[in-house]
Parts: sequence; C-alpha cells; structure tokens
Amino acid sequence: MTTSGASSAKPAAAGTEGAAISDGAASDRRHAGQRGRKPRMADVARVAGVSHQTVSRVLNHSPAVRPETRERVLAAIAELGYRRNVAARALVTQASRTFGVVTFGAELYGPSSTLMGVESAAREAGYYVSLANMSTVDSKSVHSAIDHFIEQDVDGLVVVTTSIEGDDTFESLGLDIPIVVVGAGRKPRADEIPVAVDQELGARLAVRHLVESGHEEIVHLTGPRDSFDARARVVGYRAEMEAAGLKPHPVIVGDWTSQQGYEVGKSMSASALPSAIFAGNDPMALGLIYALTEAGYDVPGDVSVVGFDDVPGAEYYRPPLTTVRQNFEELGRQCIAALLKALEDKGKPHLAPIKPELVIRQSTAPPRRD
Amino acid sequence: MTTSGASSAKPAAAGTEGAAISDGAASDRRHAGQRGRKPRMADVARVAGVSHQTVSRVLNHSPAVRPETRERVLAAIAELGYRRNVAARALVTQASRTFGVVTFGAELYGPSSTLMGVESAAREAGYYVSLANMSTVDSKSVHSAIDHFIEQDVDGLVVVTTSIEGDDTFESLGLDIPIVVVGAGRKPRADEIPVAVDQELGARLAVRHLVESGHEEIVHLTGPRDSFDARARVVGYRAEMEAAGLKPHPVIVGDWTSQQGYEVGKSMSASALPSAIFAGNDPMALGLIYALTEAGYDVPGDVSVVGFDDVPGAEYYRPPLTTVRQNFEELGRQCIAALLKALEDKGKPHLAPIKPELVIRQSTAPPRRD
DNA sequence: ACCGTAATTGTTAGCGTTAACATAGTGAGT
DNA sequence: ACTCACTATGTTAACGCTAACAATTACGGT
Repeated sequence: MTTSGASSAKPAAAGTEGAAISDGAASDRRHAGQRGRKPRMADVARVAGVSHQTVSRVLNHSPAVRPETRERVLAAIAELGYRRNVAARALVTQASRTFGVVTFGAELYGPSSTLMGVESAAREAGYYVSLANMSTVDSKSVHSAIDHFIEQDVDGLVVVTTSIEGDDTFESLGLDIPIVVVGAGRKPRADEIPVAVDQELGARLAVRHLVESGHEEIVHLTGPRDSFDARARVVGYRAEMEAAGLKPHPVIVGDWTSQQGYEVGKSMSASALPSAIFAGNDPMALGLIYALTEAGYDVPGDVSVVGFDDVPGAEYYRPPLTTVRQNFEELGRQCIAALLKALEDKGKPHLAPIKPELVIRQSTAPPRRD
Repeated sequence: MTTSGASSAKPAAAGTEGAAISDGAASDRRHAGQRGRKPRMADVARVAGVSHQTVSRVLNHSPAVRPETRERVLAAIAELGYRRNVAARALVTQASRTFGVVTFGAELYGPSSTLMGVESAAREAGYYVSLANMSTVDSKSVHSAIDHFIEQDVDGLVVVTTSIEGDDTFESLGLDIPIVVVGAGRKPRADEIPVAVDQELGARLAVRHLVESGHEEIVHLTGPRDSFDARARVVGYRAEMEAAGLKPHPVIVGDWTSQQGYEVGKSMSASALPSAIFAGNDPMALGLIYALTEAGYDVPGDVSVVGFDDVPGAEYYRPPLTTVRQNFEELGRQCIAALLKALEDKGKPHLAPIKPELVIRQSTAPPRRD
C-alpha cells in the first residue's frame, strides 16, 4: 500500500544498485543472490512498508510491534528469503553467538562424543559452534587455540581435556568470557566452570562389581599421570577397595592406548596374575585382554577385566567387555547449559556431576577357586 | 612517547571511557579487557602514531607500508594485545573466513576423523570451522544445517555424508558458495566439488588379497543401500571378482553396525559358509567374527574376514583384523584445498581420489583345503 | 477540547573494519 | 627548477545491524 512511496523517498543508501531487489518483488526468490545482492533489512522494510528498525524488532521478538505489522514484516522476510547478517549483528551487539570448543585428540571416542553433545546443545540454543582440535596438550597449542577463539570473539569456551598440563595455561589468561572445562576433576580455578562425569563413582562401580563377584586381588591399570579423569578413577578405585576392606595395589600407569594395554598384559602374563584388572578405558582393556589371551589365559576364567567408556563395538569384543558407560551426550548438554547460565547470571552455576553406569557383560566372572 | 599527547587529541569516540586504554600504556596488558574496553584499530594507531588505515594495511600485509612504520605498528599491537575484530572485518569484506562442516552421525570413526582433518587444514589456512552434526540424513535436517550456515555466512561448506538421500537436497539450493561433498562417489552435481577416498580401489585391494590367498567364494557384506561409499565398494568388489575370473555373489546389505554384522554372521553360520567375507567396514566385521566364532567356526581357519576403515583397536581384535585403511586426515586436507582453490579460481578444481591402503593382519588366511 | 500516558513506529548514530580516493612526500628525467 | 610518476600515508564513506531517543498516534480522564 505505501510501498512505492517509501521506496522512492530514500534512494536506497548503498552505492550499488538498491533497485535490483525491489524489481519483481512478488516473484519467488527464496534464497536471493541470484540476481543482485542479498536482501538486507532495509529491503524487507521497504517491502513491508515499515522502517528497518521495525524489522529488527520483529526479528528480536520485541513486544512493541503490532501483530498486524509483525505479520506484514514476516511475510516480506519470507518473500525475499531474507537472512539476518550475523557479522553486522555481532559487531553492534558485541556478541558473536558462537561458542568455541577446544578438544585435544578428538579422534578418540570420548572427546569426539562430547563434542557432538556440545554441538547439538549449542545449536539448539541458537549458538554457532567453532571448533579447534589440538593434537597435543602443550601450552603452545593451548595458547594457539585460545588466540584463535579470542580473535573470533566467541561468547564462551568449552575445553575438552583430561590433562592437567593444559589446565594451568587457562588460568592466567584473564579472559572475560565463561569457560567450561570438561573432565577437570579438581577444584575449579577462579573463572572456570567444571562439568564432568563422576569418574570416581564410575571407578567405584567397576571395582564394586568385581568385589561383589568375589575378587580380592584387583589391579588398576590407569590412564596417564596428567589426566584428571585417570586420577579420579584411581581415587575411586582406592576408596572402593578400602571400603571393601581390601588392600589397593599400586596402580599401573598406562597411556589410554591399546598398545600400552597389550604391553602391560604381556608383562603381567610373565609374572603372577591378579584375579581381576580394572582398566582405565576400553582400548587398554582390549589390548590387555589380547595379551592375556595370547599368553594362554582365559578371560574371565583366569582373570576378570573391566573397561571404561563403553566404546562402540565393546559389546562384540571377545569376550564382550564389562565396562562403565559415560553419557557424553548429556555431558555436552551440561556444558552448554553451564555456559548459558553463566552468560545470563554472570554467576557460576553449580552442576551435579553426571552419573556413569556399569554395563555388565562377559569379561568378568567370579574368581576361579584354587 | 607520543602517547599522552595523542590521547587528548581525540576524545575517543565511544561514550564509555576511551581513556582507560591509553593510561599506563607501557604496562604489560596482554589480553586487555581488564579495565576498559578491548583496544581497537584506532587505539593501536594512536600508540603507533599513524592512522588506523595504516594499521589495517600492516595487518593485511600491504606492501605499501614502510618497514619502519610496520615495526612501530607491530610494536603497538603487541603492547596493547590488540586483536582484530572479525565481525567488523566480515561485515565489510563480505567474507566470514569461516567454513561450515555438516556431518551426519559423527560419532563414527570415519566422519569424526574426516572432521578433524578438515578442521586442522582449515585452521592452518586461517579459516574458522563451524560445525553442525546431524543425527539423521533426512532432507529436513539437511535444510536445517544449510540454513544454519547460510545465516552464518560461511565462505564454503564441507558436507561429510555417505548417503544419497542428503545429496539431492543440496542440488536445488542455488547457493553461491563452494560446496565440497565428501564421499560422494558419483558424478558431481552442478556446483559441487567431489572429494573422496577411492573406495572402489579399496574394495579391489581387499578382494584381491583374498583372491591371492586362494579364495574363490568371496561374499561381500555391504553398507546401507543409500551410501555412496558402500556402492563404490560393491562396484570394486564385483570388478575385482570378475577380473579374477570369479563369479561375484549377491551382496548382503548391512547398515554399518556391529549389531548387523552379528546378525548376518549368525544366519550365515546356520547355512553354508563362504570361504571368505569382505565386510563393508570394521564394526560389521567385528560383529560378524563374533557370531562366526560363537557358532564354533574359526577365523581365519574356516572363514577369512576383511574389514574396511582400520578403526583404532582393530589391531587387537581377535583375530587382529585385516582391513583397508583410509587416510581421513588427508581427506580432510583435500576438502579444504578444494574449497580454497574454488574460492580463488572461481573454478572447480579436480582432485585425484585418495588411495586407501590394505593392512594385512590375521583375520585372513588361505582357505582350508577340503 | 486538553493533557498525560502508553503504545507504536521512525530517525539517528555508532559498532570496527576495509575500500576507494585524496594528499603529501621523493626522486628522476628534462 | 618543474613536472611526472610513484610511494607512503591519511580521510571518508560504507558494510548491515541494534540501541537510544524522538516522534506520532490513540485513548482515557478531566
């Protein structure tokens, strides 16, 4: 109705060809950019016969817009296939609506699953997810990742690491955005929000299962020394052993790999075997079982083995692996929830650690009576 | 040296407190934002005693800057801990320096590895990587992902899918950004750039190994019908069989899961067993072997099994799995190379498919003579 | 009819950067 | 010495959006 009047009133600001858009406005031009430039707010405004600010208001769900006007604007948006320009928005609001995720070695099942959980939760909340995967956890790569994200002006950061090394590095940055550190099982630093699966509980579940099966000599093959998760599992292992009145053995330090598990299994086979082994993760358990079997031992006949993670396929290992399942999806979801809360409250939310779950399969059995 | 004089010259535009930055400029304020706002180009310019445009030139490596001036600017940048604002940059250049990656079910080893390859290559090239993982490949979620990225104004898109379903959907979008589709083993559509591992070759390698070991009755357990990769492997299987003068068997259709492999193995065990099975991926091979073993057969004694992917741990399966390794890292790298080339040439680069590699372990052996 | 108040909508001014053009220096060629 | 071309730098104007404020309209109470 007032469309033509408005369009001639202002010669479309830009030096290019502002008219290219209004011609044939009625045609079905979904994704624009076919001819002429992408539509901007002003174009929508012109078609709807309102000011660009009203369009902005509609997009931002301002209550100060008459329903009738809103309809008109929405129709114009649909007609033009208009999409708001995030860069312009970010520039003026100082918020990129992007979360950065730093992972370390995300080829592994745990980190990659966590990442996917984070991603889906973030997207649901209307945030973009920017990724940086580092192969090593040295302070140089941590800094490089942080730089990457600061530059990108992310609104929050999720750090998926199990290592201590990377940890200290975050401390001194003095960033003014919320940071969630996944898998840090220690007291949180000044401005970090810890989110984690209750590793200690997971370990206790595993050990308890072994104890209840009648095992007394239970050895723990743990992850690398600098891993928080690994440490927490060690704590859980010791606690549960003691709770059962059993003497914890010195832990054997591994590095999460099947290779390492295999080596440990081989050297164990050479000397006296415990009656049960609690491996820090499934790959190590896999290697371990391989070595044990190779040496002529039967799992679980001679030795029971419990893993941790429940990687895909663990069900079809031989024997099917008894293990502790972590809900990574939920973990990722919590990360985003924490970030979101920190962003609106300016306060650090406190989240209950996620409960892992014991999955009993066939790599564990009561000890052989001898 | 000229700092204080310059700061009084211009009352710092912003309504906040622009002076907060120039006071104590000599102190080590790496990441700024402690007090006052983040420094912007104008702040750097003031400290360096140049115009903001010169700072921009230095940042963009313009040759039209005297080395001496460049030094001064660089020093000011370091002193202030200045970081360029990507949103502002994106707004004016119409380029976000971000690539979007759509994955479907990236909990799996292949997609997630590819993603990491893409990420590292992109970051190396100075691009940000935005992620969207979809659990299903229906056209609704494809559209949703695309929308997500269009809105974000990504400069290019990497689609990691093996499915046909998602494919048609990309066609009609008429996006004006380059799109790389990973794993599409068919003729590329209008504006897509295909990047892939040579699946057909991989399959031939696997089958050839079996043939050379003396097998004649080789069955192929393939991936889902709508997967390009699966199809290409079927083609390779048939081609190699025929090349060896052998009759290809009808393929058995699976769905990539261990579960499915197990089911197939069970029903195979009930009837006559072939002398060798070529599984479409490692998880299926794992389930298959489990079922076969459970039924009392020996692998590779009674049946040889070859997998595809070389997932971590395959080395410690029982028996260690003979499989075909794909270099996902390289695949990701090629995706970015393709995108980059398309972006500068405006032409569609043609890349040679990546050669997979046969890894011979112990799940294959010459057939039993009977 | 007149004013105040609330409900809508419009106008203006940046956000921080780059592109385009303008301007000042610097030698070289005549 | 004087212009020409070139080099190095500065100035101005967008990019597309939101925030803050200004303006208009409608409505109820006096």
